Amino acid sequence: MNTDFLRDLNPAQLSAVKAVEGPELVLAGAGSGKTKVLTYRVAYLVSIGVPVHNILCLTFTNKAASEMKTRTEKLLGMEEHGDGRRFGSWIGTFHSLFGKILRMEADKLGYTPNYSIYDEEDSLKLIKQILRERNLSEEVFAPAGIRWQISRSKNNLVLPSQLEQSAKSRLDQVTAEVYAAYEERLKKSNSMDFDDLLIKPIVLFNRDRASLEKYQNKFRFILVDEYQDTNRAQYMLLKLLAEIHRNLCVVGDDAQSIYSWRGADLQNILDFQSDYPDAKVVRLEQNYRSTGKILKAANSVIVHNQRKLDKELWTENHEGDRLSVMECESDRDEGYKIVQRIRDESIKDKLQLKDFVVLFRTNSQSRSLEEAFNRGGIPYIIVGGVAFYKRKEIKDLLAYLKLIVNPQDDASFLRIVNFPARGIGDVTIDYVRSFASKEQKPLLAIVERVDEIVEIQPRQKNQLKQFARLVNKYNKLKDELSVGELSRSLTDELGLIRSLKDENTVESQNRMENIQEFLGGIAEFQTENPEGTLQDFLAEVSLVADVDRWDTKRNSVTLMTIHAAKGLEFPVVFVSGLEEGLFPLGSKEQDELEEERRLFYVAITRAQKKVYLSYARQRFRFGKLSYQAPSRFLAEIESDLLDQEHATRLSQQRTIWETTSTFDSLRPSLEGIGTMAQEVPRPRDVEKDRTAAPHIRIGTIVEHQFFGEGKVIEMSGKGDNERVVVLFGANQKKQLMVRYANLRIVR
DNA sequence: TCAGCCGCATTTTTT
DNA sequence: ATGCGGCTGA
Repeated sequence: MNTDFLRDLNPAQLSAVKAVEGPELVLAGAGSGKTKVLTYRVAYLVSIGVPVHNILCLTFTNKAASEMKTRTEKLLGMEEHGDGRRFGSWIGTFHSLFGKILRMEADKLGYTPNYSIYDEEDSLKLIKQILRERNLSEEVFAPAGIRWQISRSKNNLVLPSQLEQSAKSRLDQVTAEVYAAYEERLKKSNSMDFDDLLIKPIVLFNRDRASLEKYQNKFRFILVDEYQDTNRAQYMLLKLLAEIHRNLCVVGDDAQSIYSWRGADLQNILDFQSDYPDAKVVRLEQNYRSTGKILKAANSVIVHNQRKLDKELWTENHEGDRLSVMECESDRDEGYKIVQRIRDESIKDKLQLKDFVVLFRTNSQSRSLEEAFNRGGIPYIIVGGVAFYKRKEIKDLLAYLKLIVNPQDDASFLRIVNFPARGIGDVTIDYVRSFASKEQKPLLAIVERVDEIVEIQPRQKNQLKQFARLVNKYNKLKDELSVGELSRSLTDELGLIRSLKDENTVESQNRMENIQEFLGGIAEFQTENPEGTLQDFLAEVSLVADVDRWDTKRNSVTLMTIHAAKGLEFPVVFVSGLEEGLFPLGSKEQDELEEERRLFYVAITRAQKKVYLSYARQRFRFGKLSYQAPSRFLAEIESDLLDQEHATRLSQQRTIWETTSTFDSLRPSLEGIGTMAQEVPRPRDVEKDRTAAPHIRIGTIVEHQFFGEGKVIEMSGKGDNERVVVLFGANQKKQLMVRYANLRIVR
């Protein structure tokens, strides 16, 4: 087969691609063509005759996986088949590919292929339940903390019994106990959590030699993206699978390791050479993405870290502009300045809005930024935040589908047994639950025998039976109907759309649209996977991240966390909130600080042409105003690479702010009080202010930036939660949060 | 026994 | 925005 495509590679890239046999470590700096090496390597393997199904290529996000698939196919001159499975490659995320293997080998672990995947919310609820059953207080034994501990234990391959042995405190003991119960319950529900998708294959491979050998022989060539982010379990999996053929090629950048909080172990990449002494090491140090100054800035930051491998990026690109530092009065001012700057730049440099990204350390920072974009009338997309698949209405519908596929799924059962409302409350459910745990049966199975529970009222019994009938009906139908038909018929039968329509509020409208979008998504899945079953669909949606849904085609500014931005690039990057305590966030422990620094490195290296770094002198955090010094990271950048924007414009801008906002002027008075705005006696000058909320009452005519004039017809909530329903025009009703909506009182 | 309403707290990063 | 606890009325 033709290997002409290799001519696109530089010498280092080429040697990385062609070293096909044996272990290989590719240290690929930011923007050095990491994905290119991986895709060319897969294409090269195929072109020299390696069957596609013998190649395993692992990534962390679906987005990365699908990009790799597309690019590989292009290199090989393959048409997209449109059947979703493409050319049968094993390119995918760790979680989805091992989830697939688990489905094929489920019986060997006492599972069935239709197992459910519990997300964090499901796990947390289960843990709370276990605590409640044991009369353990949630105040003393924080469920979230226990969940975190369990997850960490799993990732480190620590069993409940081992955790118990090493327990030092009562909390440790309880954690070990809950961990054991949690595992038991998951198994009984034929369910796995995210961690299990990596742990269970290890269990399988250790227990069943034949399975291990089967996959060792199948995956003769293994490629791993973002190796610096692998955890202990992933490391073990790779070690096991590569044992025979040893054709393990890992690509990564220790400087971009930003997931240690999730169990990723930087030591994996640092130790690769000692794990595989015969490993070929290739360094990709030429950067094709950024300007010289951006790269120098990034380098000057990362040298402050101790734990790192030797490597320095260089580029032939233009030197470019200096990085600009923007000092801002407040978080609000920061948003304003960023919006102004985007407006200026997009006109001046003929850039499109989608060329800009605003990055931040924590999701909570997005609120003040969003506000600024709304005021400035600049379209934006937020990646992250409340993810689509985490929305209540979507999760409810998904729970039905999950229970239909896996009748043992207790978490889904509990979620929907009384949704839509069937008059089944906590008391009834508790009876069902205790009977189920006595009988060691799934909840849905118990419902069929509800007559045996004397305490439950006839009305409730009836409702429960009807619920079970409904689920069972669709369980039988699932093989006859397509995924799309089934979901549509189910939503109809549940009357979801109808009842939301009747509710006729802005919220219900949104929910309805979300459900429609979800159904549309199912239809899309169906087109791409004509043979796809409901089980396949669930496997897919359970493992999507929000970044995966990020649509590059829309012409809007992107707002996202730095974590979400890894692997992406943008012409202009704003890094916001560069303040001590926020970025770097949290404690001063050396390892954690180094991770924050790597995060900053990732942020800067997303940029192709221009970087803006902003910080606010004061910022609202945890309901309080706080003052923070500029981030130490700013000082770590070589000063001649920086362009300190002067505060001259600042004073002018401040006056603009004060005429349009009460919020900022209220803030100083809040300091030290530690209360929310509404509890502070209102200063007299605010009385006159046009955004002052207390003046609004039913019947007030207000003006909104986008919707124009409208009449307040409903009010609810108090203080920060105060909401109004405003009727704009003839029939456009909007529910708005007074705090955010910035309504101007007309009369 | 349940539904609905209110007020309150919550926000580090996510497959 | 969401979930939870507390309260009330049916």
